Amino acid sequence: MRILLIEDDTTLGAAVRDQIASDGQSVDWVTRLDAAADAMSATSYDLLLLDLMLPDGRGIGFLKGLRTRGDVTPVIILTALDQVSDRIEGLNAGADDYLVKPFDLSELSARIGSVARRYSGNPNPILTHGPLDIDLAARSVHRDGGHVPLTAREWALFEAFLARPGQLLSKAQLEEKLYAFDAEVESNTIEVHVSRLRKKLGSAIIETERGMGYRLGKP
Amino acid sequence: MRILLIEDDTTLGAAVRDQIASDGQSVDWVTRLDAAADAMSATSYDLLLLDLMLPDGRGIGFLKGLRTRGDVTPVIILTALDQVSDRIEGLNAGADDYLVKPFDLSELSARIGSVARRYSGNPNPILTHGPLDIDLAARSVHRDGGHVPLTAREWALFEAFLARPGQLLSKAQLEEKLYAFDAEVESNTIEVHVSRLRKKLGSAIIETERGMGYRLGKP
DNA sequence: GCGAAGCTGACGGCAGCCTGAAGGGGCTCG
DNA sequence: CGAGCCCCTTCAGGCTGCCGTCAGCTTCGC
Repeated sequence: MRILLIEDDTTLGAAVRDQIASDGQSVDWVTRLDAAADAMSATSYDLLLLDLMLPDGRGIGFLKGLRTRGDVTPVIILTALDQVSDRIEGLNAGADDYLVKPFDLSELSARIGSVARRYSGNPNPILTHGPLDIDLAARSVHRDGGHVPLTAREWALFEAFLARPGQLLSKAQLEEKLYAFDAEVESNTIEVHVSRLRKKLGSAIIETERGMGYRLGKP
Repeated sequence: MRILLIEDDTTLGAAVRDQIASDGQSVDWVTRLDAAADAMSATSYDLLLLDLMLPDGRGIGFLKGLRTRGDVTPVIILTALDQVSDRIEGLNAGADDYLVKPFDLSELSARIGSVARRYSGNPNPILTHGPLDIDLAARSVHRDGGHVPLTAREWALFEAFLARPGQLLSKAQLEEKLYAFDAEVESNTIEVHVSRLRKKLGSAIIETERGMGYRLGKP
């Protein structure tokens, strides 16, 4: 999950960033609204953490602008204790939740988890290669709409080819990739796995360079 | 919108009741948990305002009981306890929001409006997955109309799969989700919990990819 | 046409997975 | 404060199916 933190207090910002990172999420941190707008046009975020008092304007206006433009990205507001009216305004402007400073970092995690659960589900990037649709994060391959199950070795081999599309890979290189130094194979293992991959994914997927090695075929 | 106020402080209770009524909502007010249970069996409410310290028990247990039984009615907690741990416990028990006494009555109105909007936009955010109906906010699962109780670990595991449907998750990834880095498990805990989830939810719910991990099966 | 290199079906061993059972720790209730 | 209960972890035995190996066949280069 990608999170954008918009907070000008460097101490708090660093603490929040570290907490989120330790939860395994990806964080970008900006200190100004114009930087936030730039970041959002460059990247799609799953959640915004928005401070209301920033050097170049009030966060409320920023949030209202987002909602007016139809942006539905979840927003959690971070505000100081005495700004009761801001909190009300924030909720009415379209915030999903808010946290009152000073807040406990574990509570932040709980709120992020809650929002994330509510909005779970944005798809992973899909590679296409000829008739194949490949989702690297999900480790899944689809061919003509059907799911093609790959075993661990098969996936490792396929991944090696995908990492260097079109490049020639010798059997020795592939063995290193699959067996990480220590193990010695004394047989035609690579040939066998290439054969199994071709059967599952299509015979054109991997080309043989006789005496040299293999390479990923053109789509 | 029908609101049930559960609050034993008569001064505060009356103030809250009047505020809500002046917002045009319908309120019932009880001062004990057993009275709340009676009222809820007689009437269907759209929102509960729940004090945590009551003459006949702690509101947290009451809330947990509700969620365990599959009740998804939105709950806002009202309490004098401003301990962070209590607030986290409340949110984890299934509360939708939190107000720490003393609070501003206009803020109460804003929160009620927020919860109402959240639930009117999508009245009951229920995921369906094959024969399963899943309410993420209430942490409840129904199968063939019956409630399936999940333990904490089971839910955490299930949630990890739901967050990335169809994606392969390694045991290491799942352990990180369940144990947040600090604790180390030296055994087949994940396997055991997967086994229990399958027994409760159906064996097809989670697929094994030997040597790689698990993924949520197709509905 | 010949040798070398690659392909692929078959198969046994074993790593990896499943699951029932037991023990311990935390929580609730009397 | 003890009893009872539930949940989590650990362990062990059994099972599944992936992987490495081999053999026989095909393809390629010369």
